[in-house]
Amino acid sequence: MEKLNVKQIIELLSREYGRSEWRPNYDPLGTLVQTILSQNTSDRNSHRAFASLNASFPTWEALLEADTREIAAAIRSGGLAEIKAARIRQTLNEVRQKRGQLELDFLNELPVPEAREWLKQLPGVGTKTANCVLVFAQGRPALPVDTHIFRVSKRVGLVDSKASIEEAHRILEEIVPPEDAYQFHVLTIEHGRRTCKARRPRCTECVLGKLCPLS
DNA sequence: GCCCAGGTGGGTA
DNA sequence: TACCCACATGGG
Repeated sequence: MEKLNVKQIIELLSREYGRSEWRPNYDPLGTLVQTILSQNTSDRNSHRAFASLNASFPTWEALLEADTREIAAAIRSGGLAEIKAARIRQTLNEVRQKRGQLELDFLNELPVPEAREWLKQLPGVGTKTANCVLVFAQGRPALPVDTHIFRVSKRVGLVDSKASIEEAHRILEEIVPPEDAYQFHVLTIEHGRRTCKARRPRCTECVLGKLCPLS
């Protein structure tokens, strides 16, 4: 079967779902907290938890004065509250200890690989979460591979079907042009959500058409 | 009531 | 290194 390349996939998917341009939010620390809340959690629940967290703690300093139980209570609706409360608290604490203040704007001065490794030293921050911060807050060419991207990338043959999630990160960052990282991320997740469901054996009504290996 | 949303880290072989 | 599992809530 003929394989799709990255440009073709982006073209087909953006024709179907439309392009959403990246908008800078210049808030890497807020993005980091939001991304920790989104780990293994639906968007609806994680957004609700983030709003509740902001309502309970107007500043990161205020959050650091609270204990983990109070933070967990604020993010209860997001699921995995005890785990995430500890991760958020420890992460903010480490940022303040390492940087002397609660901000991550300095990451913009580092090359992507170094910025990513710095973030991954924080508790609860893996490759996916680190890349989310870099691409969403700063527009850097980092490619977070979530469960949808992992699945779709294997199905369309961009990465080997036996690849690990870490290998998928490495391979996709190699083959997705830096300027397309954001589009590829957003569109592939949308596609994964709509069509290539985890337990659906065939990809129905797939916009990749005859080139989709599952259609 | 069950399935689905959907990363990280710790443990084991 | 590779795999397995705990973690918890809310919507359909």
